[in-house]
Amino acid sequence: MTSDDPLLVVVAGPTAVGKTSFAIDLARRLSTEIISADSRQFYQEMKIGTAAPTTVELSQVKHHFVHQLSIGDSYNVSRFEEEVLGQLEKLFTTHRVVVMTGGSGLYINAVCHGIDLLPDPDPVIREALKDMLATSGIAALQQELRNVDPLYALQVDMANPARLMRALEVCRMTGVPYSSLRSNKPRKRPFRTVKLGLELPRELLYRNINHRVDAMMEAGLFEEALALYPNRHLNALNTVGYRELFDHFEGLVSLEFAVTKIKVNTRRYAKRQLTWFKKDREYLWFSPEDMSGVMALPELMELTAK
RNA sequence: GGCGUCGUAGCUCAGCUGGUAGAGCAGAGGACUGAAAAUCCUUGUGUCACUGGUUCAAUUCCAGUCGAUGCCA
Repeated sequence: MTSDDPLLVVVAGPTAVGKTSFAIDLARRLSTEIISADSRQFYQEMKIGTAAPTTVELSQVKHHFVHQLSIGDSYNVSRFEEEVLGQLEKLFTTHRVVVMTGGSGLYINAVCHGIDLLPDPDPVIREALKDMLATSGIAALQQELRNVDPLYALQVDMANPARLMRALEVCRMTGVPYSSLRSNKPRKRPFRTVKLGLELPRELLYRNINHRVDAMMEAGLFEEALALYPNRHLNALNTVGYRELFDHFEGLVSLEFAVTKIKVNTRRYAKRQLTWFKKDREYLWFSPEDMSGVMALPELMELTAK
């Protein structure tokens, strides 16, 4: 990698830390565009509850991968990786730097380092495994995994049905152990990467989250969720901010309780994001206020100097 | 003012007839390869309101003080 190679600046961090406005500010300073790496802002029907960039924000900087899907579309990390790499190739013909921002750590990793080539889920097999879990319990999944992929059985969290089902699904589809297809080797990318993590004191972050949820309700989250309620079983809608309201529509909980629950679950989501990003030692951490600190990074100084 | 009830973890509360305390929620930490805003794992010491008394021993019994609350006036 040389400084002639184009640069991807990743702006990550927990939800409600201020990634959107920071990334827009940064992209404008660098005269470039934004790739969104947010697995829920992909869906055009989910605007308020995902805190997607507003129309004003979208008009300030060209965004990619925002609202490009409909909730019924099936999508996954692998497709995201492929499509973003394609988009970056185009953008790098006219830009020396591109900003990617979002809170979906797995998706960011897929773009930066790649993921192994594994089969997409087969709906029939996945259904069969769900049935198996429902009727025979997790022990049955664990047993099958020990038989077909003893190596992975030792590595995986055996208490996590989602992990077990995915592994078994791949084993059944390919006929070989899931673990034999996992290399976890980083791919070479034709660009350099700088990873920025935005961070706020926990207390402040949680205050932001609570306020933002209230703001979402004022902005019409209730109505947005109600309109999507008939589609509540879609994966896209298995999302904080929507499923709590669905519980309310079902008559299970009061509206007040649902809103409180959204706040709690959003805080937990933020915590999980922090755990994910903190583990990756490549991240450089900044306050969302500290744009000058970010602009002083050598990789960015060099871009703006010319 | 009188009578009663209550005062235990950030919150809601359990603690039978005395042996220094435990649940849910919140919170904290972690995992993570096509569901990832998903999915899963781990994690509960606090002057038991305060001050005295009884007792080998008091969160638990007794008295008083303070606070909360209900009914009566």
